[in-house]
Amino acid sequence: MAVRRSHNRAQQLLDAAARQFGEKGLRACSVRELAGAVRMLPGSLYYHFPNKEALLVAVYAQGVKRISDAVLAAADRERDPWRRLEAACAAHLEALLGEGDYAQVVIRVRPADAPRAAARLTALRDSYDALFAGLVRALPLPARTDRRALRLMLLGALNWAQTWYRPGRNSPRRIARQFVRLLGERLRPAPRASER
Amino acid sequence: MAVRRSHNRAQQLLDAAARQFGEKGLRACSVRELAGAVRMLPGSLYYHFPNKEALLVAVYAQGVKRISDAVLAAADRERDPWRRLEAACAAHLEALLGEGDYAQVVIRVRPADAPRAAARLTALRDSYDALFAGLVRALPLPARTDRRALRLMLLGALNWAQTWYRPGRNSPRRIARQFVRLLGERLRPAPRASER
DNA sequence: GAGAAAAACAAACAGTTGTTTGGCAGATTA
DNA sequence: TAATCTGCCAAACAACTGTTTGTTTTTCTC
Repeated sequence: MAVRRSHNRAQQLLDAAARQFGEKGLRACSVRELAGAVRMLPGSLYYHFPNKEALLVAVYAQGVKRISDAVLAAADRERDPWRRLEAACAAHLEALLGEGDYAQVVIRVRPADAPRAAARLTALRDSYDALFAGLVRALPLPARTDRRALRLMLLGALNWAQTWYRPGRNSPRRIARQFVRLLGERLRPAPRASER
Repeated sequence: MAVRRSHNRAQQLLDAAARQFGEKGLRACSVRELAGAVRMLPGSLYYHFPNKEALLVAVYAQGVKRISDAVLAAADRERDPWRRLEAACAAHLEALLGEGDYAQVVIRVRPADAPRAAARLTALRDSYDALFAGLVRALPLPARTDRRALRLMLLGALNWAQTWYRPGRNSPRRIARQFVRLLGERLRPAPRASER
């Protein structure tokens, strides 16, 4: 539908920006590097985006969308709440620890790094958090359990993996499994025979 | 003992750098801002440190020392392994979520942000990690438990708190307690009467 | 109080930063 | 084919970056 006139390199620019922002952070990426990665001159970037922060916001928004879609799709392949959560975590980690994924930017770049866009970035993050809050809400837990703490703990542990993870050893899938198990060992009710 | 010539502004410089690096990260702090915070001209900084990265390394090293000392001291006030871990986590969080603490820099600044000093920073981080590894090693756990995963999960969850924590609501102490409990619910053996 | 050493200033360096401007080739439309 | 619009180039902008230099001020030692 959309009028795809000639060749528009905005998408390539977004991809390159996602990769670089995700790897090095906002401030470590110069406009020259961002544009140069798609063989464009720095000034040309401003035809597609009004400024550097706007480019970040675009990447960020796509990042939230992509990881949300992946997580939702993964969760919806399961029925048991605990397995839904585990599947979601695995999808989260896979997006986070892969290469050149938009989702990395959402975790890596802090809203405060882009002052003029901070509010929008925070809103985007929150919308993603809400998704996990839903998954946690569905867990059958002892009444006293603080679900907010559980969510913050799990998500924090996952996000921090960006810091120490090196590909090869443990797969994102396995890490997600381990983490959820560590949390759910007691809290999780004994699995029913029908689900084994 | 040490020859305290005049008033030592190197220390003030370190303090200011710790605060700024911790709040904004390495790249967001210019040498002018760092020096200006102690009413010094940018060039004067180079009398005390050969370059910006060396200043970071100095802050980083002090950060690791301070948080290590705090964590060790806290842990040594307890005897039960689980309570030692919880106390350590509380101390870790208090250093991390306070204001103007050197420890924040250690968590906030990634070694890769300072390429020429990356190796030294990583080594410093690792030495701190080893401390927690020791605490986890002392836990009485089911044989199959992956202690490395447990450590990475707990430490990641704690470190990520820097992202979402806002003072006032929950105290660092309470957060640490919640997180350790979430982990230990099943794994922790029933507390003996003598420790109640 | 003289001499030496320590600490800071003042001014510049070359390079990089994000951004703006005017123009130009090629595709699209009439 | 003429007119228009899209996408990008080329070149510059002022502001800022980390760092170096020579000189001056402050402090300590004798």
